[in-house]
Amino acid sequence: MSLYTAASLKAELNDRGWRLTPQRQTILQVFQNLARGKHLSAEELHDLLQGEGEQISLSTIYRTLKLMARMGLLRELELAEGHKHYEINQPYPYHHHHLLCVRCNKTIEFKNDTILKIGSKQAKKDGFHLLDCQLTIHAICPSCQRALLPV
Amino acid sequence: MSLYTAASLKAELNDRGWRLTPQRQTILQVFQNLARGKHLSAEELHDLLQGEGEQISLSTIYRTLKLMARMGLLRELELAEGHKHYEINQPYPYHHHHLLCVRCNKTIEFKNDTILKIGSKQAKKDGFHLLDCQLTIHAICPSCQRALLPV
DNA sequence: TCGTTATTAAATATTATTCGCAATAATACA
DNA sequence: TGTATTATTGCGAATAATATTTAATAACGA
Repeated sequence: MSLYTAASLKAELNDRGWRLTPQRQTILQVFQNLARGKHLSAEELHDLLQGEGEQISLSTIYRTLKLMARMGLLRELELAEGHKHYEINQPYPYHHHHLLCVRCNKTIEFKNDTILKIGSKQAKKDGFHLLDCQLTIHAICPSCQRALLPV
Repeated sequence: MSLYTAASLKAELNDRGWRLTPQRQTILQVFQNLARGKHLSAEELHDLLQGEGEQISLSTIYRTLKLMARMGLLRELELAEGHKHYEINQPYPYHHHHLLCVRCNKTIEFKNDTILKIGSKQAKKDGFHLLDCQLTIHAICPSCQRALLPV
């Protein structure tokens, strides 16, 4: 279940001249232990860590999230107005996508193996190194449809 | 090519108790006349309009972009850090997706009819009313791969 | 073990986007 | 066709997410 051990994370960082810090290790661990379908914003991660007695500054959290997204360890999701959410980037059998209500932000996760295949093929065709591949469906959920257009 | 006339835009707005204003008409027209593969941020749209002698306030631009995205007329794209881009939301034969380099933001547009089918099916299954369906591939382009990891 | 330098915390800066408000102008309706 | 209603605009100010600067610290390579 846990894809990255401290050692393999360290290896991947050091390869690029970067360092393994306790902060980075802790943050990745939080995401690895997160229940399926859960994702966190920077602020939420910060609060969660504080609740566990871990004191990691918000700047470090922002830097780490960005770094890990660019390494392909985390996925950056756009599930709400105004801020990003992150989740662990799992490969094939766990890989999934999101159906999102643009009014109430209700989010439904779904799987479809074809999409990842299409994405990999397209990236390869253009010589890109794939990091993440996400289908986001913007839509209006049943209850917001009934709620007579308050936007 | 041009999906919405002034009349059909007015009808769609009035249906919901909203109004057709010159500003809204102008903004939709800009997007309808935009070359394929082009998309604009709020700021870019503002500049473009000023260049044409149109004076529409930035607040109105933000409000209009959001409104039209929620109506399904525009697509909200996340193609660069820090701000959103918008493009006209075209149906089937023009519908496309994006392959994005997370380092230099190079963007490649590609088509794949399967994706829209998958998205429509999933939305229908959950009773959602589909607005937009976009596959975004986050990756590293060939030249950034060669550029030895400056992030 | 030591020097180098990436990383951190904290405070501060930045900037995209939103909001409050008074003035204006689209619609609905008489 | 004129009038009342109220959605929309423009402006300026406010907000909030994220980035940056700096000095201190601590990983890493040798």
